[in-house]
Amino acid sequence: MLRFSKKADYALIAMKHLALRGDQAASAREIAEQYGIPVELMAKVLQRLARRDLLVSHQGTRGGYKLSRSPRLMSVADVIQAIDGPVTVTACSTQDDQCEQYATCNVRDPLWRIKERILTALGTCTIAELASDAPEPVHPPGTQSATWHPSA
Amino acid sequence: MLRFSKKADYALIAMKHLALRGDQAASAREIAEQYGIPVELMAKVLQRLARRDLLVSHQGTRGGYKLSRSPRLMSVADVIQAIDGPVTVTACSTQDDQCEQYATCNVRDPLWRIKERILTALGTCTIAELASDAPEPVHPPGTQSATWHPSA
DNA sequence: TCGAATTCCGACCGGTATTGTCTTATTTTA
DNA sequence: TAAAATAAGACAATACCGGTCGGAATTCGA
Ligand code: SF4
Ligand code: SF4
Repeated sequence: MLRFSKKADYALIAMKHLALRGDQAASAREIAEQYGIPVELMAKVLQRLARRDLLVSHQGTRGGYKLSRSPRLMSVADVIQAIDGPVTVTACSTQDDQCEQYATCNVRDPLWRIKERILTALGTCTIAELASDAPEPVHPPGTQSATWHPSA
Repeated sequence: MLRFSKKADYALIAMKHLALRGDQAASAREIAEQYGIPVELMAKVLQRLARRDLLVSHQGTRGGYKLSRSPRLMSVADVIQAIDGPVTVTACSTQDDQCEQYATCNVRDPLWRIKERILTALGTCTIAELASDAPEPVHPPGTQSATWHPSA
């Protein structure tokens, strides 16, 4: 049905929150309570983002999470993939998950191309854009914004 | 994880098959066996497509399914939505499935915008394009191909 | 130095959606 | 009339996902 996972949703919420907060760290509990998200789950999501180097964490009292770099340099594609793994529109998009019809399938390539399109759509939307709820600033032709990796 | 459902996959395979076959009808069994898809399941998928007027069916011996219109006038978005219902990237995309964080969520609008982008990506890829495995013909700017409904 | 706050990690469970199977009825043609 | 096909719905198996729990390590402040 082509949905984001709830965790990805939470991740984006947190990322936006942290982007708006600037350099001040925020704890998992704080974010969770602010948006009505189960604390443990939010923590796990943040951990995942930290391990993928989208966030930096600081343990101990008064610890918390901060963005690892400017929100202009992170796309929602980065966040999604950090949480849910690589975007795979079809089962055959990844090597390890082989589908029964692989041999006879006639839509593999076109569908793979569609996946690419979706990925660029996700890749050209930065966290900064998310934070300042701006509908993408004119989008100069030929310019790829932020960290979108065509080889990913 | 942003995946198509298996049924949607099957539907696209069938649509392409029927597009290539032109005006000659094909039975569910025939398609199913050719691609190694469970017959009953394929049948159900085709029925769904028929009810959504993407296919026309003919009962009885030597019956089967044909495309209801030119493959140039059908997009993969049409097929996906016929099978899996409206594309909802987030739980809040539809009225009936209200999410817990709706009140406090800070990424509703940006995410809705992303959904739109994905939808156009899906809408601008026709079944004809799928059939002739062509990587979209230059894509003249400002032109929307086929049946893409911005209000859907 | 001690204790509280916090990140970190993995394992587990229950509900829900998806996939696939089965059965039966109906329609059409040979 | 018999065979082939659509049509429709019930049902089981299973995969996935959201959420929970428990425990360990780390840092800071009193
Ligand atoms: S091989 Fe074909 S049927 Fe299997 S996952 Fe890929 S696109 Fe879908
Ligand atoms: S309201 Fe926010 S958290 Fe809930 S589904 Fe929509 S985007 Fe996701």
